[in-house]
Order: sequence, then C-alpha cells, then structure tokens
Amino acid sequence: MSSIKITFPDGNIREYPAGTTALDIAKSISEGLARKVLVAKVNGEVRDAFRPINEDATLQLLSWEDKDGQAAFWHSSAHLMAEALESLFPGVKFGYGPPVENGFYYDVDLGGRKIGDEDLAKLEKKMTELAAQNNAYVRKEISKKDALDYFGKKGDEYKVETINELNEGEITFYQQGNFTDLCRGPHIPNTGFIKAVKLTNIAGAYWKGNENNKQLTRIYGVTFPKQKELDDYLKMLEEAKKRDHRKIGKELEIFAFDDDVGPGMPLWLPNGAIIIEQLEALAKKTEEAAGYHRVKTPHIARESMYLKSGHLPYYAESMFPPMSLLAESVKKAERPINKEEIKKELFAGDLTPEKIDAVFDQLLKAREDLPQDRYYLKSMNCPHHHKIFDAVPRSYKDLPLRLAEYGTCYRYEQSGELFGLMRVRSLNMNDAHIYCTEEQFASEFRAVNDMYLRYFKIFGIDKYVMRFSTHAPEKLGQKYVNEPELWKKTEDMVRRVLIDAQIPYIEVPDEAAFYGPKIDVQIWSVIGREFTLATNQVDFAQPLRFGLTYTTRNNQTETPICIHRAPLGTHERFIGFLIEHYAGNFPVWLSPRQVSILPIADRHVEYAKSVMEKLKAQRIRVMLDDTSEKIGKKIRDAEVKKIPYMLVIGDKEQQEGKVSVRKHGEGDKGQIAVDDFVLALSQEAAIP
RNA sequence: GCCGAUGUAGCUCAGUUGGCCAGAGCUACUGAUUUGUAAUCAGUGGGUCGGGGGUUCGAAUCCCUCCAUCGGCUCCA
Repeated sequence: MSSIKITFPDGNIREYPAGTTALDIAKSISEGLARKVLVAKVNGEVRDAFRPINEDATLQLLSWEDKDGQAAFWHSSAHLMAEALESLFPGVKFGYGPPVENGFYYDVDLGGRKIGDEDLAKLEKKMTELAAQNNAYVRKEISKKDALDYFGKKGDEYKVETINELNEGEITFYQQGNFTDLCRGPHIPNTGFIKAVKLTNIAGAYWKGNENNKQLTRIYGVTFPKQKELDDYLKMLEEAKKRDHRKIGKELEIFAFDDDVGPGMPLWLPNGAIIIEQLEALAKKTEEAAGYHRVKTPHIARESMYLKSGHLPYYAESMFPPMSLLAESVKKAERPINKEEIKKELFAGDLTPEKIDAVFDQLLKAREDLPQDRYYLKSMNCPHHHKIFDAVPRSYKDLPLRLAEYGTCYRYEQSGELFGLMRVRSLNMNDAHIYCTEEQFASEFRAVNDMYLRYFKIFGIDKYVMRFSTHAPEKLGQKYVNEPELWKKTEDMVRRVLIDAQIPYIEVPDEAAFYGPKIDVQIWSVIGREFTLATNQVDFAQPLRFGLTYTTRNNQTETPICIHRAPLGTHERFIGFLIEHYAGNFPVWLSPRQVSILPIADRHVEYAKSVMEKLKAQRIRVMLDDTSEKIGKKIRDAEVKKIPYMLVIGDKEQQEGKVSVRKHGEGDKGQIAVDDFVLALSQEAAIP
C-alpha cells in the first residue's frame, strides 16, 4: 500500500497510508481531537472528515469553532430535521435545506397539510431522539439514472428537478439512519454531535425563490453541540430584542404608528423630531462645507415628469396610485359635476364608507371621457432636482452643481415588507444630486465616499459592507436602460474610484438601479436583518432623458453625469438604526433630552430653576423633576429615560453654587460649579 | 402580495373546558410625605377585549371576514 504526505497548518508533514481519513489522522494525534472534528479542509476544499484521502494533501481539521465546521454541523442538522419530518409526516417532499448564518432551514412540501407551532415541539423531540441514535452520515456517489430513479419512485419532483440540473459524475447521496438525501455535502461524522435542538419558526418560501413558483413551507432551526450553547444563544436573542428600535422608540417616545394615519407612516413625536433636526443640522453643516446648495421641491408631480424620467414603467407598482384631476382644458360648462349636489349628498345622514365610495365613483365616472391630469406622490427627488438644473442655463462654470434636499418621498412598499422604521412608506431622504462633467466624476464620487466615512466615524459605525451593484448585460432594455457603452464606462469609473481609495467592497452583478451602477452601504438591524443604509448612485440615463445640458468652455453643448447620493439614507431608517446602535443611549448632541435636574427637596427647586435657565440659555435640552419623590426615584426615572446627565441639587450644592453630576449608566461624578458644567456641556452638545 | 403566528387599560401581562358588573403591576391623576444617587405610602381614574358579522340562553373565549403587527419569502429607485 502506497503512502501519502499530509501537510498540517503548522507546516509539519507526516506520512499516512493512502485511503486514510481525516478522522483517522485526528485519532492518531489524540482521541480528544478526534471527538471534536466535524469536517476537514483537504487541499483547501471542505470535505467529510470520514472521506478517504488518496493523495498528498494539506489538511486542516475543522471543529465547531470554525465557520465551515459550524456550517457542516447545521447542514447535517437540516438532514436530521428532514428525517424527523419524514417520520412524522410520511410523503413529505423536500426542496433545499442549507445552513444559514444562524442555523439552517429546510423547504418542504407538506402536500397541503398545515403545520403550526405545536408541530415544532414534536419535531424537536423526534430530532433529539434520532440524534441520540448516533447514526453515521454515509456518502455515496451515484449515477444520474439511479438518482433519478430513487427520487422518481419516491415521488419527490423537487429533487428530480434538481438532479436534472446536475451533470453525471457530480451527484452524491448522503444517508443517515432511515433518511437518504441528494446532497453535495460535506457532513459531520454522525448525528451524535447534535445535542441541543431549537426549531425557531415556520415561513413560506417560494421554490427557487421565484414568486411564480409554488410556495413551500420553510422550517428554520438551530442546533448546538451543547445545551448550554443553545441557552446562551436564546439569551442573546432576548438581549437583542431589548435593543429593538420598535421597543425603545416607543419607550422613549420617539415615534409612533397609528392605523388611521396608515401603515408604514411614522409619526415623529417631539423627541424623534429633535433627533431628526440634529441629524439634519449635521448634514447641513457637512454639506455646506462641501459646496452643496439646498433646494426645496413639492411632494407631487405630474405624470409627464415620471414618464420623462423613466421611473413609471420601471416602478409604477411601488408608487402610490395617481390622483386624477380634470385637465385645465376642460371648460367649466363641460364639467359634469355638480358640486352642490355632491355636498348635499355627503352631508345628509351618516357618512359611511359606502357613501364615500358612491360619491367618488360618481366623480370618476363623470370624468371618464374627459382629459385627465394625473399627479403622483414623489417616490424620489431626482426628477424634481433635474428640473432645478434645467431651470437656469448652465455652463461648465456651474459644475459640479450639488443640489441637496431632505425631501419627503412616498413609496407603496408591499404590506409584508413594512418593518418598524426600517422599511416605511413615507420617508425623508438625506438626498442630493451632483451634476458634473466626466472629468469631475471621479473626484466627486470619491468625495461622496469620503463623506460617508466621515459620518460613520462620527456615529462609530464600523460593521458595514460596501456593495457595488452592476448591471446584467442580458437585461439591457428591460431592467436597465439600453446604453451598453455607458454602463461599461461608468462601472469602470466607479470600480477605479473604489480601488484607488482602497475601500473594501463586494461586487454584485444585476443589482444596479435602472439608470446606472451604484454603491450601497449594507448594515444589519439588531434582529439580524440586512438593510441598505446609504446609497451612492451613478446616473447617465436621466440627464439624457431630461435633456439636461451645459455649455462647455468651447461653447459646445454637453450632457452632465449625475450622482445620486444619500449618505444617511432615509432619516427613518437611519434613526431606526441609531436607536439600536446606541441601544437608546444617544450621545449628548443627539439625545432628545440632555439634562434632568433633580432637586432633593422643595426648598431646592428655586435654585434648580436658576440652573435650568442657565442651561436653557445655551439651548441645552433640560427638564426639571420637581415632583415630591425621593431622590432615588427621581434618579431611576431619569435613568430609565436614558437622559445623559442628571444634576442632583441639595443644600450643599445650593450653598456653594454647584451641582452634583450623575452620568447615565455610569453614576455619581461628583460636584462641579454650575458655570463650569454649562460650559463643558455646551461643548459636548455641539454638532460634530 | 404569499406562508405562519399574534392582537385584552398608555406599557408589560393574567383571564382554566364559553357562565356573576374583565383582573394585576407599572404609568397617569389626587393627597400625605420633604426625602442625598435606580422604585415612599394611600386613594382615584382608565378597557367598543383590533373592527365587522355569525353560532349560542350566554362570547375576550368557538366560526367567518376585514384591519394592523410580528417571523420569514418575494420586493427594495
């Protein structure tokens, strides 16, 4: 028998007989190690630890501590769940069952059977039983014909479809206990590693992620090698929930929703409005320094503008339906509506939805054949800004022209998409459009990126990913404007900027806006959902469509490039993110309430008021707790409200013209003269 | 929009298999207390049980429907 050379990560080389497995090798080192090995990286490829190695190779043994080990563990757990499902629900058919970031799922077709939360408990129990059997995962290479035969007989059309997409020679089955699955692996050695099981939720998921396909039932779960790890994980989820912006937003009276206002339409309470104002103050300060001009535009616009911009064909579905008015050209005499009649009708008796329907039906019907003038709520600011560019003749001397507006936009997001402040239907974009020449593009684009980074530093945002979205050539003319050369040119420009600035990014094809490539900054909510926080987009299409031009130095006419940028995304999403990011403990400059003054007894209230006036004079957001509570209770109230500074005032402070400073979450900081505190705080409260 | 779940006072939650005027704590309000670094005591108020319809002698509880929210899917200019 020939022997093979195995190279370990530390550079050591050892010889083993050909056909030895990673598990054997682990055992040869130590039993303890062998008990931990889940899978192995052989020549850089993650494989079953129980698969024979037949040639010289580098070897890395992977355990639960390795990402790949964890993935295999959860992948194998998905198979275990499938086995449990099959034993409890005979005839169930299987789609895909991969590991995900925090566990795994399996998409199954239960044949019209309903499954609810009660069933999950049964499944968990079954999985635990099956895991305890210590069944080995067995790999088997199989011909396409035999594979089709197996799942054909079983009647699992999803597996058959998947096999048909595979090539001969790359099909493998894995079996554990009584369950066999089509799978490319790798898997852990046996089910005995799985000690703790939690099935987290049931959801619908379309087969292959396509809305037009059948919806399967997706069951999510997570497993661990130790019960304690599961307990810790569940505890961590509980902790995360406490940071949820929906919870804190309500507690701190930042925002609210109301059925009568409508889903996805946040109401900003005074505390929330302060945060918005502070963010906007920061943005204004930053943009002013960067040469931006502020503009203001209406919330609605005529249909003609969205036809021109090209948004309507692409995005009609996600805009609120239009408001139809009679065109101005319709003569008064032709108007078939008798306002007096309608008023009479509306005011007679109770106003019911049916009655309102009838009136509007009548109005619409009467207008049916007459020329209409349709208006849309704007779902983006860019067309309005293009019109501002176009309102004045422009020359190269005006460029780059940077127009900024925190305009309110309205998007008819699907009902199931709404999510606290993170996904809403009325939103304020931190928007600006930069019109520039091709030569100016790189430095402008780069400056926008620098602005992002400056903001992220201010807020201490370090967990994010820059995502560069490019077009898919085969979808030109459908999803993307049909300008192949411009696409290539601008994508190259963006890529060059990213590389030159040494900004780490990932590139994703077929994710661009219809008018050009873009960079999105992706962040995660505390629940783990991914969102686009900021966006920076190139637009070569709309300036052309709007016929925007400027006069060059040589008296020629050129079309500018446009950069759409929103470094703080929407105020809604950004504040939702910040609430979770800070867990409601805002830095002083952002905090809706900055100081709470806590007199010990009534005789200190007058002095407390004089301190309050001094702070107010510096525009500090201060409140006075003059209730007849004990100091402990006043402190507790202020702590719960997450107010950054508490000033305790008693006899000593009053006599010496001082305050006792207590910092939220930190405790007593000792005494300080009032004027010193006011000075220090007004510095801390300044817009960064 | 789709699948699954949830909806009781401002908030957090109790309300057994349908059965007296639907409860608790916190909050709010009133009074007493004048207090030194995370909850003083007492009293009072507060609910169309998400909306509508149905079954029943009787519905927070069972059924239908609509709305909203939550977990996903799809979508995300």
